[in-house]
Amino acid sequence: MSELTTQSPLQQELKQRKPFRSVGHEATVGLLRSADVVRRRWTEALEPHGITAPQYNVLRILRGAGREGLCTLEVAKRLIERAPGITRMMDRLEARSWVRRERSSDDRREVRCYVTPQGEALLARVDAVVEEADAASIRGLSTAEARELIRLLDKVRAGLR
Amino acid sequence: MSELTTQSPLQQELKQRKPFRSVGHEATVGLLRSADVVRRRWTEALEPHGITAPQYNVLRILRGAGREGLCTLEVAKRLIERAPGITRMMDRLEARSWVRRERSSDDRREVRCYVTPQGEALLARVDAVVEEADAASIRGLSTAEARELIRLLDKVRAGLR
DNA sequence: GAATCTTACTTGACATATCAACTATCAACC
DNA sequence: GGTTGATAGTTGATATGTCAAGTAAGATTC
Repeated sequence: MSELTTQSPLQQELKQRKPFRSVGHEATVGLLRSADVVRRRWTEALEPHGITAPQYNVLRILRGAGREGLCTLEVAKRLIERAPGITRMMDRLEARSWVRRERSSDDRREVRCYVTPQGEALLARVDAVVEEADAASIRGLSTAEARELIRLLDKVRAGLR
Repeated sequence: MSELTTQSPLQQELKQRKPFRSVGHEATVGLLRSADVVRRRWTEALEPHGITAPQYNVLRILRGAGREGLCTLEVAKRLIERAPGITRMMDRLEARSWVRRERSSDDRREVRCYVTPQGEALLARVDAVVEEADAASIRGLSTAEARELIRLLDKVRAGLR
């Protein structure tokens, strides 16, 4: 069987008869599908704890910010998210008592957000399952390959900025 | 500056003070962020044509299926999507006359879906802009690096099956 | 110091994804 | 040939993400 007629693994997954039209296209589709699979892992790991993956990300960002908290849009930026979504997500996190918000006194346009002790307790409970999900995500790769993947992904983002 | 104290590019993007807790975690976060950036490219490219990225994916899958069409759940599988979402997406695609559906006569549980000529005309118009977006997504990489990325992403998915 | 610009949200509308529960149909069994 | 189980799809509720448009407050300009 010549290499020219061998289907790529991704082509088989998609049951495509035709080869990918370009390397860029195959890389893009592979990236989107791999991210979906990894996201799903996270979702499954978090689901029993009653928190979604984006919510977990927000809490972790706020924990990282510590005592000073962060204003809403700063959280959105670190999530690659637009502003409208973050406001409503904070509403839900606040309703669940994982986050506390208050209008900043320095600049009254800003709303500063903080993790509550309950939020921190939740994070402490779920950190381990997320770490397991992360380990599972790269279990097909050697450590060297995982580092190479990280490097290539960095280059993709650098090229798009 | 010693290598031990250098922040990774991703750490800088996220303005994280602490290093990633594991290679798996950095790879996972990098994957999710890169996919977001790439998805955004696609969205921007398609937006002027009045079609969303998931809708474009459905149309391409149906075009690939040709004259025989595909039943609804088969499309969902190739999208990594759950069934409930696909029904409503098909509703919208049909409302826009890009897709035609009919109850299968072989198995009356199935609904077969086909691209319409209008759908094909739309695809013909947008294929080029998607190809540009794909090329942009990997412009930070050499061809060899892009192929390596494809290989590593395949291994990630293989490890999670 | 009033008008204008910019920033930081906030709200409304819609597309997409998820799960759970329901309907319709086919297939297998006795 | 009627029950039983599996499959295909739909519907409803909720979470998230998108854009567009609005509000409120700080910054700049004249």
